[in-house]
Amino acid sequence: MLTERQRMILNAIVDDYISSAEPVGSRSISKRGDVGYSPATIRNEMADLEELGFLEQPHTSAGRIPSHKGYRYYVDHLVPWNSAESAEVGTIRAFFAEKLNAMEQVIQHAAMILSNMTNYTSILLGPEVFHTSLRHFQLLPLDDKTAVAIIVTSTGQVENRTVNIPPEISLSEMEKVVNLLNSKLVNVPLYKLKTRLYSELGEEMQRHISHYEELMQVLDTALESDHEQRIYLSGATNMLTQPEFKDVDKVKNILDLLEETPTLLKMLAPVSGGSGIQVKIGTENNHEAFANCSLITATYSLDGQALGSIGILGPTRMEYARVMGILGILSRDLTAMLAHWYK
Amino acid sequence: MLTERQRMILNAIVDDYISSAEPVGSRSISKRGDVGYSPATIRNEMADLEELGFLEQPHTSAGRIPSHKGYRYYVDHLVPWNSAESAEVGTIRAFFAEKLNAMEQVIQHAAMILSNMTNYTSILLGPEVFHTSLRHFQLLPLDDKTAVAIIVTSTGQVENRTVNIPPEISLSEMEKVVNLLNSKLVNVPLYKLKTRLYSELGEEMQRHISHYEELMQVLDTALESDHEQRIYLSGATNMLTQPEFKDVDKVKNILDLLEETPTLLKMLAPVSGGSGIQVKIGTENNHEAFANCSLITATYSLDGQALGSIGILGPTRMEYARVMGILGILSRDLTAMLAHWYK
DNA sequence: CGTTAGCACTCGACTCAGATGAGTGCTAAC
DNA sequence: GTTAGCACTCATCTGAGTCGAGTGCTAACG
Repeated sequence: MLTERQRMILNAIVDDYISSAEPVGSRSISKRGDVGYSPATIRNEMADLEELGFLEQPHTSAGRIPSHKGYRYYVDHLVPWNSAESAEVGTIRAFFAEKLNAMEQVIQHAAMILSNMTNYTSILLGPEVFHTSLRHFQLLPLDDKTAVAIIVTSTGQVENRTVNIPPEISLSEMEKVVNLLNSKLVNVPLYKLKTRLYSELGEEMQRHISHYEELMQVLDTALESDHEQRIYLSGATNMLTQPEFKDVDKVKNILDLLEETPTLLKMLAPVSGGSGIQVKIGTENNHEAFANCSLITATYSLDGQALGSIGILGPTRMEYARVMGILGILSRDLTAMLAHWYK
Repeated sequence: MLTERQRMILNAIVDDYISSAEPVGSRSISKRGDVGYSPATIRNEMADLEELGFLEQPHTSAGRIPSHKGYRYYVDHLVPWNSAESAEVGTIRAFFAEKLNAMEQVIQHAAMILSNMTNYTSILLGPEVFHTSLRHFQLLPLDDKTAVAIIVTSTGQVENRTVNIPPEISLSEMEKVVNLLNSKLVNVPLYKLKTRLYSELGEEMQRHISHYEELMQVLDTALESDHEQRIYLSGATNMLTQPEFKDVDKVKNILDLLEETPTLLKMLAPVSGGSGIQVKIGTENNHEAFANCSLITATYSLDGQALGSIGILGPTRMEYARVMGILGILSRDLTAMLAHWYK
């Protein structure tokens, strides 16, 4: 356990380092108004903190910088809560005041606002359609071979995909099936669609419909979960403005990773147990490229079900307090908006 | 006009510089097997070429590098045609052999292949729905206030947007109008939809339908051209591997511009008069950030109508021949595929 | 006993001079 | 017209020297 003074010093060092990006020395800490000790005393404490693993020294004659463990302690115990500036709250409120009526627009816009406001990179995970349910299904023939399957979800999102129609299936038959589907499967969660298709409609369809096999295959691909979650990135180049990434090679790996959607999906996957805001520091991200980055994420939800997440990626030397504050507000407001929208 | 020998030397310098990224000296040109002159002779010619504006010298004691004018001449007169490697042709053919059945997938995939193959950044402009026509229109009510308008185009693309329905319009009325729309406006080009809506249906609707004004407004927003062209980027980080962009500040401007969709849209806007492959060198791009970049574009089309374009962005020191070859093949094949698809 | 002043020491960052060498322009000879 | 030779330029590299921020340790102080 750290003493009160050690906590105070650690806090001061992290704060200083976050704003200056330079190793901080005992003297500069001592000179702060709120610290009543001489450099020598600070030095002793710093040596102890280093031994405990909270600080590191780039080289002997430099100041100290926080280690991952130091950041972790800072985030867990020292972050000043409730620190979103009123100006920022205003921007977010203004954002929600605009009436945007497509989910995708909202998310995209939010990503931009976040990256502009924080000067870090924002990574948003679009709403997971997985847990939404079917509102309407439709099959529009394009020509004699293909058709467009359209799925409208309960949240108003529209998914579509092209399917091939075997020649032996007639149009009228197709229509019958679609009607049946709409009458029986509306309000069924998307992820249960396929099983319900077989369990509830299988028998009835087999009776009324010829070419059962071929038809089922068509529906199978039509209902295939194309419902991937989408990643919305904004401000990726903000990474380049960080002094720790002035070396092109380092930043290359990071930006490359940002183009790899599957990896990002995994990283942002909403943790249902999470109490709200999650912070992954450096190696906690389990990815070499992000070893010097921190990822702060929050989720937004509908009916208590986490739908997607919003994240900010920055250097480990990140303004944790500010970003956590902003993310907290945005995720809460986003959730509120969704609740109101689909009341 | 350049002499044959000057053209040969210019060609050699551009080739050398493209592959080495270092200023090329008279000695190294002279040593090439196919050049039968001593360094001194080459030097004289180089001095002439510099005076003519085709070459520049970073400083007195360095070799020469091609100027923008030099690249322009190279592209216009010296590029060895037909230079796509068979291996590359193979990759492209393999790509078209896979059956992808959604336009978006094709474009996205093509972008990735292009950037991987060239190690530059690929920028693809999705098909312009502007010139396609209406295949089907539908309005699906979500709740008592809103509905989703779905437009399926002749190329099988599905556009959707949420609209607000005024309370005074009844469901049955809405349905009538949608049916009318489908019977009268199918096969009308999207960009004519709105005018045709008024000219052909206005009268009839005014007769049959109450709340004409409100209804027209709904249809107006529903048919609003949300049909923006989409930009598909891939390999943006390849820029970072180019030695001329090892400085973070320079590359920052470029990457920032790549996030600005409207500017990219303008740059890639298909030039209908273009004979095929367009090359914009350096300042020809009319954008400061791209002053040291070249953008090579080609278009793909349907029924002779340019639908979208594919572009490769790299440093001015770019493998013009190879990239032009690849783009040529890809655009041709893409056009052929579209023709076959919507025959 | 905790705190502080003093001091020797470390080590990266900066500066400056000299050496290196790739490449040029010019002149004169072939 | 072409080429050999040579003086000249100038970016880059190298190593020595200096600077200064910061440390650890020891001894003195309240």
